[in-house]
Amino acid sequence: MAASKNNKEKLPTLLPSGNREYSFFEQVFEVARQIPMGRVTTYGAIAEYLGAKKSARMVGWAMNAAHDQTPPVPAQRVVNRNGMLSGKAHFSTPTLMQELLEKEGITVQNDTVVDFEKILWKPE
DNA sequence: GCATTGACGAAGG
DNA sequence: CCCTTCGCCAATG
Repeated sequence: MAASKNNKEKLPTLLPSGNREYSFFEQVFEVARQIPMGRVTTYGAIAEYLGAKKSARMVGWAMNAAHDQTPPVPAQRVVNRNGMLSGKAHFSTPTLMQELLEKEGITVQNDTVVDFEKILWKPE
C-alpha cells in the first residue's frame, strides 16, 4: 500500500469561522487541553499525533484561533521544538505567556523553558 | 486568482 | 555552527 496514502481521514476542511465541525483546528485544541499543568508540548508533537507531522505550522495557526475557544486552550503550554516561547508575542502582553507558565511551576529563562525536555509532554 | 505570510521543523549549504 | 530553502496548507492582501 505504498502507493496509497490513506491516512487523511481527518480534516481537510476546518475554519474556526463559520464551521464548527470537527476539524484539524479543533483537534489541536483538544490535544492542547490534554497537556497537564506544569508540562509543555510542541507544535510538532501535536501535529505528529494528528498524523500531520509536517504541518506543525498549522498547529501554530490553530493556536491563533485558540483565543476564542471555550473551554480555553492553554496555548502557553505549546512551545516550539527548542522549548522557546515562540508564541508569546501573540498573547495579550509579551510577558503573559511566560507568566502563565511560571504560575504552573515552569521556569522560563531567555524566552525558553528551563528543563524543557524534562517537562515535555507528548499526547498518546 | 496569484503572491505573501506565518505561534514549525527538517534538511541542505 | 549559522543561514537559507523547502514542505505543509490556510489566511490574508
